Amino acid sequence: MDAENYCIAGRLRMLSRIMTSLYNGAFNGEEVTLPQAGLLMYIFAKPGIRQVELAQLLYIEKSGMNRELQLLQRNGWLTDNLKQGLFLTEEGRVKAKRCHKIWKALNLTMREQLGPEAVSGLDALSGQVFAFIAPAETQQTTTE
Amino acid sequence: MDAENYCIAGRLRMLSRIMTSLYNGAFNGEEVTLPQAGLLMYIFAKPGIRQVELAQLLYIEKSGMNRELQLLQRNGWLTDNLKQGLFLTEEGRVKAKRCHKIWKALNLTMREQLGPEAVSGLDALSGQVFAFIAPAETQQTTTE
DNA sequence: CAATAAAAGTTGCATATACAACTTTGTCGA
DNA sequence: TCGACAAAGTTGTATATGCAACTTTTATTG
Repeated sequence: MDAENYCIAGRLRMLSRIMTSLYNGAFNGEEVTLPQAGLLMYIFAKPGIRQVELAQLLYIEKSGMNRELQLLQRNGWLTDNLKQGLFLTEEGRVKAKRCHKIWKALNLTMREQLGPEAVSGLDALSGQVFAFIAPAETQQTTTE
Repeated sequence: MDAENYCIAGRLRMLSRIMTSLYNGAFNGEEVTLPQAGLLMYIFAKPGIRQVELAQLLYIEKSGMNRELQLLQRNGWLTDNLKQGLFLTEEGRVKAKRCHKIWKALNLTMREQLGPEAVSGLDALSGQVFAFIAPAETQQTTTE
């Protein structure tokens, strides 16, 4: 049947849209989006990290990463100089903590809702995709 | 370990970026992107389908769908009136067929590369996500 | 049929990305 | 130290989306 042959990329895009929408909803009160919250939490965990490293970790093109960071900066969450490593402002650290609280609860709930089979399915898929695009590199262990 | 608690939405976004990039590369020669090719193939299979139906099927907001369709129209692949159902031009049908050929081969290759475990993992995840967001509706069987 | 309400389609505005090209910074060897 | 090359960062331009608001169509119903 055709249902067995759905588009892998298309399906991932669809699931990405759906889940992004759910997570974004949870961050509404904080006036941040999921991608923004993710970056805040990441920089909180690794202050001083460089743009290029963050971009590689998340498989985002460096120019897109740069623009995301400029956005965080405009919101007052990142310090001035983006070239010398990324650092949160005090406001940014507060925001990151609040986001982490929301994220942690939601992500746990989501794992429970989806169930272990779906989650391990995502694990298996992730592993294979990472192995496919970077056969030699070490395993992916990012937070986002 | 923290690796066990990665963000579900973030991971899906990452995989979506990665796979989109791979598929887009395959469509380079046709001067279309994966999302565009997907719409062309879908309309090819269901001529006359309405914007709103396509949007619901793919979980894309209707305004975004409208703009994607206008883009296809500008490229000469869709007929004039988007309000009376969507129809490909002759050029559009040719393009859709060429895209389908490319897509079919790539998608099959990708399924083989990722392996049955990863693919059934994606199936399991998809099923749970669809069940979560639309508990009562029938099963998802889209092509994208 | 006319008035409205509901559904579909569009547009304004904003974010999230990608690719290419350009600029700045950093490194290394002569 | 200087110049060349590499790496990182930035900007131009375009697509893919989302939300809200507005317009046009379509349906309902008195």
